Amino acid sequence: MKANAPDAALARVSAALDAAAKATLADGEIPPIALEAPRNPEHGDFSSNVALQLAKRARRPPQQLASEIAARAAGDAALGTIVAEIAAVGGFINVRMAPAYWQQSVREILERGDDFGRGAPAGERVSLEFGSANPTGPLVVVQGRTLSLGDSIAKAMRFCGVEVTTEWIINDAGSQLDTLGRSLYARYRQIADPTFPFPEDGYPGDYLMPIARALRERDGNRYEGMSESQWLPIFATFGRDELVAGQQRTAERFGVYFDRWQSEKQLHESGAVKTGIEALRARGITYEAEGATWMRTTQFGDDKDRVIVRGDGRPTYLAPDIAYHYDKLQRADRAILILGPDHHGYVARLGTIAAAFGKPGAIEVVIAQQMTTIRDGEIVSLSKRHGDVLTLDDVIDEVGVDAARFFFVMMNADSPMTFDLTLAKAQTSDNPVYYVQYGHARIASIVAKAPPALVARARSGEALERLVERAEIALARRLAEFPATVRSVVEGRAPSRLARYAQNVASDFTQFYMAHKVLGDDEPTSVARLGLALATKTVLARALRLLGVSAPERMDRLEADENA
RNA sequence: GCGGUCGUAGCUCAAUUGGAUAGAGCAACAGGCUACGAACUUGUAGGUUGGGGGUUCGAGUCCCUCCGACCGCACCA
Repeated sequence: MKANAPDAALARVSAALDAAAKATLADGEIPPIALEAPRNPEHGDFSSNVALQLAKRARRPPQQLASEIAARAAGDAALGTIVAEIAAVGGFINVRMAPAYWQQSVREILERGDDFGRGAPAGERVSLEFGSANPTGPLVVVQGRTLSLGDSIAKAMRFCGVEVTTEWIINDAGSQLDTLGRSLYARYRQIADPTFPFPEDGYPGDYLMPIARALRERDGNRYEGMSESQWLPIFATFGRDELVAGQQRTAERFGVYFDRWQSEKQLHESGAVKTGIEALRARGITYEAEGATWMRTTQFGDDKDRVIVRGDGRPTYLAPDIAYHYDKLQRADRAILILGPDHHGYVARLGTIAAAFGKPGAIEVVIAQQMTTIRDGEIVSLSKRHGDVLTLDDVIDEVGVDAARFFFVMMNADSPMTFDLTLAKAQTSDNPVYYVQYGHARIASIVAKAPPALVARARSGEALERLVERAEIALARRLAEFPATVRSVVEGRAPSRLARYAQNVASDFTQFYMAHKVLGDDEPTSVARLGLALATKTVLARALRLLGVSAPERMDRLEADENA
């Protein structure tokens, strides 16, 4: 990674602590000095726990070690301008940076602008599959969650220099497509004859009606006399195409674009499934028994071997998965999948596929926990069986893309969440996303009000040495956390950290805004504060964009407030 | 029965991957608009991190064990 000025300064601090620790301990074996920002700001800007780690081996109390190391490091002349204080508290060594350090950090943001926090290309390729739904109906609320999580992770990864391919798998190879075809056919017949029976296991709900009408409009009533074997493939394919197109429209309306829409059926037809199975066979992890072809998944920890080709020659669902991931692992170093909670049993099998192809651990599964939707205090049934679906489009209509995406991403995948529709609908102003957007709009408003010449000087980083107030330093410090925050989002596959971070930035800006007037009487101070405001705007906009949320220049007043 | 994920304030969720006094937002209570946007803000109250044991300088985080919720355990997908 390219070193920048603040990083270099921090490296000097680490080096000083390292030297001090070596001087303090006779045998000189020192673990690498990790400086981390403590939760509690009273503990300084950065903190090291070396003394705690070394205490046992040195057979000395940690506090005593910490004091000694701190005293030595404090004497290091190289730190004079960047460090304000080094203190030893409870075994920790706390470092407080000088204002110049934070001023420099603001300067860096102004210089790099939109690229602040961006990582250099890391040469790592990742396949990220998420959102995938059966092509038998519209997207429902739950997919809103995986779409939000997956898309934000993908964006954050790209921002960090990872090469990401986002993928959507269309499960169109199984018997569910036949069910879809029969359901659609019934709807098609019902247009002419409302008493035509609907299949018992068909997909209820009226979403197939417009598709049936479209087909009738195109081809008329010519299927009415045909036998099922004749019309079924036509209806199944037509239904799938229409529904997948609709799913794609919804995803894109939600701000999510996939690089790849992979059909399972196509994997069969292209011969990829055969190739995948052959690749397994070549590695000796398949065998024939009871007329079927088995995969030796127990070799990699599964509790039983799995059939991949049935006795009658038809491949099981596992076959296209093998093929797909064989392909993925050739294109990417790592394949990540975000799946629903009903796919636990799947994790081990995917793991064995990776191991079978010689890349153990290369397939990673993130399970998004169950989501309960509540309306008016009652659980909304989301069963397609009952045709009682709450679609993602409904949600977008009700609460908007920004609010929905921010809401979904506030919670980590592994936490089961409750989605309260009534709350989302009735109290959208309480959604934290508006607080963050409001902060951004407020800065835009200030910038618009300032004379252009002043803005230009602020943008060039002039007079930043005027930033010394507590609220100013606190805000600058927060902004400096951004690169590390994005990295932790990627490493932890946890966009919630970015959502929370954006809230904290907005909050710190508000504190600053309340305490100090940006455009005041003293010109240099105004320039400096305007610079800080511009840097904040840059970071807020970037954070929001990574979350798939817009960063508006202005926001319309809420009706509720006007009535108050 | 076996296996997986989860359990944190009244509610919805965090917690820098093992760090210091577990934090936000809603809801509750008490204040604040003649400053660049009050969708704001200041403060109060709210906790045995499901229970118990263990590992160590240090545990919400790791291990064991109970309790509870959800989900898997097919030649279905």
